[in-house]
Amino acid sequence: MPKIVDHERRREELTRIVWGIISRDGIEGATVRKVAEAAGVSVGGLRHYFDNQRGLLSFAAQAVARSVAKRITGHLDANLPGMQRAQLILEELLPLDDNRRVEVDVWLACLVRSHVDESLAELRDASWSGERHICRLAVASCHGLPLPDRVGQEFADTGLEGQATRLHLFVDGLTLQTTTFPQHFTPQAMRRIVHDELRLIEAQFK
Amino acid sequence: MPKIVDHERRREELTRIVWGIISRDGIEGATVRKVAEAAGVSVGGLRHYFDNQRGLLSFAAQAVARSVAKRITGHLDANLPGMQRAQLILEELLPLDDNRRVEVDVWLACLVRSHVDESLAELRDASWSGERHICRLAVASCHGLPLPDRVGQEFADTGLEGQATRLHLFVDGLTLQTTTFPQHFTPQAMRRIVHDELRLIEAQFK
DNA sequence: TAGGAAACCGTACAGATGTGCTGTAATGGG
DNA sequence: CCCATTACAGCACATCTGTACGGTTTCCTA
Repeated sequence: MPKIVDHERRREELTRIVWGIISRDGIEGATVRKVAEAAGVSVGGLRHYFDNQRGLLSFAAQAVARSVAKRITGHLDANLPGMQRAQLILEELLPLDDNRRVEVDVWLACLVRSHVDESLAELRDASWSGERHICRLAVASCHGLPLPDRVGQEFADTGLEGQATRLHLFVDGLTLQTTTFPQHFTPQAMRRIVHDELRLIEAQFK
Repeated sequence: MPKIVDHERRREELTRIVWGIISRDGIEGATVRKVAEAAGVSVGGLRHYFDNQRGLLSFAAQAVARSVAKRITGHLDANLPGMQRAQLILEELLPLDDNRRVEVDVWLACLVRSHVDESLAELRDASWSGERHICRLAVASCHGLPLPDRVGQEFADTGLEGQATRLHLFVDGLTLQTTTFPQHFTPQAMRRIVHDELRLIEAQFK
């Protein structure tokens, strides 16, 4: 048997490196050579973990989705007051610290690239459904309603569903602006904006 | 004297071609060779109008801002009811037809590239101020208030300024989602979403 | 009509990029 | 101890990229 390497674990490590490069140099800077150099391996060495560059980017994007989903399920398992849970859930989508900022950078870069790279299309659609689900969770939490338990499950009430749709649009705009203009938004300001929006949703309970 | 060519006009023509390529192939597809081929000129020919590729992209992005601004001042000059004017102003930022869709594609591509390309930073900030101004115009129109006449001029009333900030975030999210997931949004749906949002702003008049 | 300036062409060059292929070191079970 | 299997290195190759530069055509003006 050969040298023992945890394949999946190594892929995750390499993915972190890819994230850093995309965040700093954009997705066009994430060349196989730069990734290999940053990881301290050769270009050939990368091929043992990723078939090609598109596979590398695709995996990096999937890893963002997994990372966000993991944190959010953590908040769902915790027993929190509805408004606080909604707040924490939405905050996981925003660049509130360095970790989340990097993830948002990767998310946005891959989202835009998916406009012209079909290998990211499936992931893009999954990301949209996942975000919409998160927004429904937040809306339900706001109102103290039972949480939808599967992705894609709409509210029976069209008013609630409309609130989720609106929140989804708002959060995407907030994410885009806060990554693009970080100097305009302190973490406190981001949290305040989310909080105000949740209060608005709560007040519009029908 | 040489062959007569309207320099500025030719730059605008070439810019349209750049827009089309960015919209179809992404900003990474907008190479000098592709642009030259699409324009029916040689790579050397391009250099008479653009010093380098960054100048080309920068001009293309500026042209989007000019195009949007031109249409919006058109709506301001027309004498329209407040709500209708607000609606039309905001609609100019959305991919409601092929022309606007291309412009939005270019806007988003350049916005994301500005994260790593400092030659687009100034334009990015100007775009942000311009959008914020447009949102203030829309909010003022909603309430039948006098329009702010210069970019950067905040409302004295913090409630109104907050509405403009919120609208700005919302519109950015709507723009991002509608370009990324065009199949989810018919033009009517986009207009409806804007309309509902304006009604909400109108109702929150303080 | 001659000339000069602008518009444009085509090529060259250096560098970067994705990917394929071959070689090599290491490791742990038989 | 042996050696198959895995991890990785490193180079080759074709392609694409931005840019520089010299040459050529075109057409208005003096």
